[in-house]
Amino acid sequence: MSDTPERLEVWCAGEEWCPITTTATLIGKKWHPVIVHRLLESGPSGFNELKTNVDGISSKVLSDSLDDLQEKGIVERTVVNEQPFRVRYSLTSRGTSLEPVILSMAEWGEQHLKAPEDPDSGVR
Amino acid sequence: MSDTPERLEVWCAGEEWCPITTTATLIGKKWHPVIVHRLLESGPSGFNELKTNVDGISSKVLSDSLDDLQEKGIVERTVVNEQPFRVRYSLTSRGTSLEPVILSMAEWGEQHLKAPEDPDSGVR
DNA sequence: CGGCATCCACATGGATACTG
DNA sequence: CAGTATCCATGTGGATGCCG
Repeated sequence: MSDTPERLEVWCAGEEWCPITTTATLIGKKWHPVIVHRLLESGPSGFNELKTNVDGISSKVLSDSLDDLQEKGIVERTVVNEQPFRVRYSLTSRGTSLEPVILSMAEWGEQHLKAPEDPDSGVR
Repeated sequence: MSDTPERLEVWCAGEEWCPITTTATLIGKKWHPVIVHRLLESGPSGFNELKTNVDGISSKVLSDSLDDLQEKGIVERTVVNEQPFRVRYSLTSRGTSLEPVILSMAEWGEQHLKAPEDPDSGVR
């Protein structure tokens, strides 16, 4: 319910409304899809947990990306008051709804870049 | 057959192989998904035809994007020798295989940004 | 643990003009 | 028709260091 922090603006290139460009604006960044994928897989995660799971990302870029994903209502940040305190990043329902998109991206990547020995795989 | 101009390098963020980042590198640019979508919809298209269908893109950016997509084996450029000459951009088989990804992006965009009156649509 | 501050390099995109 | 040539503004990502 308290999902989308603000209303989503309709991002689009030209004047006409374009669902693809909209989606691309949301997840068409280098790290966004991977981050969402990890959150789908592992569920709510801490910052450093995420940093470990997203191989190769720096603290700053992870931080920037999470900020962006929060602005867009994909990711939610929760502070757990314990000693020491913890932070949980999780997907909003909008974020969870991206699962089919992320999975199709994963599937495509697997089918077309795996199996280096397969002449038809795209990577030989 | 003569589809993939060169072998695909395995783009990935860290050291481990990651299908999502790979896919994101291919189509995770502002205009790439739309261009591929238009080629899926309209079939082989000329430059200005594409420029018209991709609302808001400039010549330079379309040109750059098409170059990039060709490098990655997604798009193919064919010169038709007529008077005057024409150029056809079309999808390679690898490009065509992206259809599920593009369609899931389109579907997500439609479901989550359309229907401003629907409280559950993401845009209220 | 969970970041932010800085600084910097390069990529991406846009406007305008011009060409074969 | 199908681009290319500039120039410029902004975006995106990376390295390093510091902080509560």
